[in-house]
Amino acid sequence: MKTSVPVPKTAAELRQAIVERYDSLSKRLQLIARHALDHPDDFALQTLAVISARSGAQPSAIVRFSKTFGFSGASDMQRLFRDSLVSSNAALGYGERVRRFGAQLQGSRSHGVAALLQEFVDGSALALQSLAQTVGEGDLERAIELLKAADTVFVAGFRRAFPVASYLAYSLQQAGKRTSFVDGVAGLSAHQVKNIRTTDALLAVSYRPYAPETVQLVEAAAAAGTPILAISDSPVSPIARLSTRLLLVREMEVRSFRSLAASLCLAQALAIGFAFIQSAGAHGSRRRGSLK
Amino acid sequence: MKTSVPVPKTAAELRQAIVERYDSLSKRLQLIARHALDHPDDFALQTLAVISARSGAQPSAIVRFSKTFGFSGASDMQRLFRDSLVSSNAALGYGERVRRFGAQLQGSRSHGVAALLQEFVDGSALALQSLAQTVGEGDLERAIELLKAADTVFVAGFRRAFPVASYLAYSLQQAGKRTSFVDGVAGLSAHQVKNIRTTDALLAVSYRPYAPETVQLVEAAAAAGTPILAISDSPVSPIARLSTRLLLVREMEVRSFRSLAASLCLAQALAIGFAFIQSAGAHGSRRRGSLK
DNA sequence: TCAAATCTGGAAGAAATATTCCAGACTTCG
DNA sequence: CGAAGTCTGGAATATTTCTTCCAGATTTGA
Repeated sequence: MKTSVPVPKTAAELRQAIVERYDSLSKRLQLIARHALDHPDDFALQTLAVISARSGAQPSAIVRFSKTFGFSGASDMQRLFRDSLVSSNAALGYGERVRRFGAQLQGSRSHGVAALLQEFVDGSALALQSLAQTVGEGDLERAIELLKAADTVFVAGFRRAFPVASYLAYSLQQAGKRTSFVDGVAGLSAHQVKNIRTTDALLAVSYRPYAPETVQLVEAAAAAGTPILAISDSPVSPIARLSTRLLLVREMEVRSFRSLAASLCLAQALAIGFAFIQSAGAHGSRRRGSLK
Repeated sequence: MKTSVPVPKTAAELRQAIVERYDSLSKRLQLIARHALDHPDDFALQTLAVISARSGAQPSAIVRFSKTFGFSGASDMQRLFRDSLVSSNAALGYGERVRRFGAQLQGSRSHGVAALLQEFVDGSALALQSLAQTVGEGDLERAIELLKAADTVFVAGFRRAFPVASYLAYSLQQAGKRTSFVDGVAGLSAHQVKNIRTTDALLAVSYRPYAPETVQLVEAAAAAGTPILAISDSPVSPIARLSTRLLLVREMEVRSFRSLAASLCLAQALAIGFAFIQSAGAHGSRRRGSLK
């Protein structure tokens, strides 16, 4: 090919390259360039035939266009557009990088432990971004309402979900809610919710692979007609399906380990949101620092 | 096909249909359903072969899945996912979210609870960023060495630090480390470390205002000559000054509440870094999923 | 326990999509 | 005006990707 310029590595780079070289392009190629800039979505996920029809250029012209910018073919260029579509949806463009982490599973500690930390930071940041999108406007509010209506909130979560559950139990307690933490000490988790009533609520946290204890608790509560607020990773998880309200957290996988940052973040928002609403309803001012 | 239910016309409809019919699906089809719900991006724009690899089902199974929901084939279903990808992206807009970040920095709670979540997301993300800078290259490695050298690791942390401590205890245990979680049940925390030896190690997590139990434990361990790994928020905190190794976490304050995301993230990096090094030293291959 | 029904994975075939090629049209410049 | 160089569109080809099919495995029910 005529060009020896570096192949764009990101959608942003490609955009810039298109703008810069726009003038030097031939008529048809300019047409395509315009379309690429104006309708990146088309470019990202339509077939060549469709793009061709919409832009008024031939498929072959699109391939030529791609090659002009150093790609091996049109498919190659489309990948870039697609990546940007996903990553802009999820976060800052880290998307692809994080995904590759999974791909290079076996790369292991060649880059040292510090790199591992960085990976977790990236993964967690990504999960946080998606959290804001996943949890809709009213979801959190309704979840808080459920807690507010309960006489006593039973909080359960084991294994990986235990930290989240323990934080929630602690925070809600601090916020002045009658809270019972089902910590499963001495294997008594079943006993601890034995006397749960329909006026109470169960706050269950569980991620795949779902701890059987939690599932059982949820099933028992559901059977008893107790409202259930679930924090889980899939709408079809055993506990989500039985829940009254569901807060969905999609954690990122880093080297096949899921992060927890987003879950904790959500838990905080839940607990502190509860505290605010609670106190706002009771009296205008309240102690802010109580949960510190 | 067996189904005469109306074909989903939007991604939302499809999601709902998947959730509703999840139970009646076969095992493989449930696997795919789960993947569709959890990784819609993959489904939207990856090729069947890729989705197949990531979800663990065969391409043909994906086609079957699609037909179960009334589509003529997998491509037909993918179109729906793609459409939603575009529209959700367009609805948000690139700069829109970024603009909101700044706008609501100081925004009071007039924007409701959803804004609160966003604040926590932002705060946590910031904390994560600074984490990568605060924790230096060798810090994590040396911390891991300390754990590795210990016969038994005692993990302690109360109040706000409890979730972090419990996660660490759980993960290290999973990684094959002899771990004792000082959970303070029945106020016995002092007893639980009574027999700690110099060949053990104490992993203490504490943030201001430092829980007296933790401080006491650290003081006792220090007096006994036991190596101490501290996770704390200041180099001059009571537990940091007595520690052998220190991992510093600066959490962001959101509305006078400190986030926990960075701490959890660090804890994960520590635990999983330990797992990697441990297993790398012991034997070449190991079970990766043990901590999932 | 066995038989019927259903589900699964792989391979062969079908369809779609992308790429190459080239004759003819267009532009540029002497 | 004419030749050299470049660009274009469409058809032929190559490749990727999807779908169908079916024998064997698994599950279900009696």
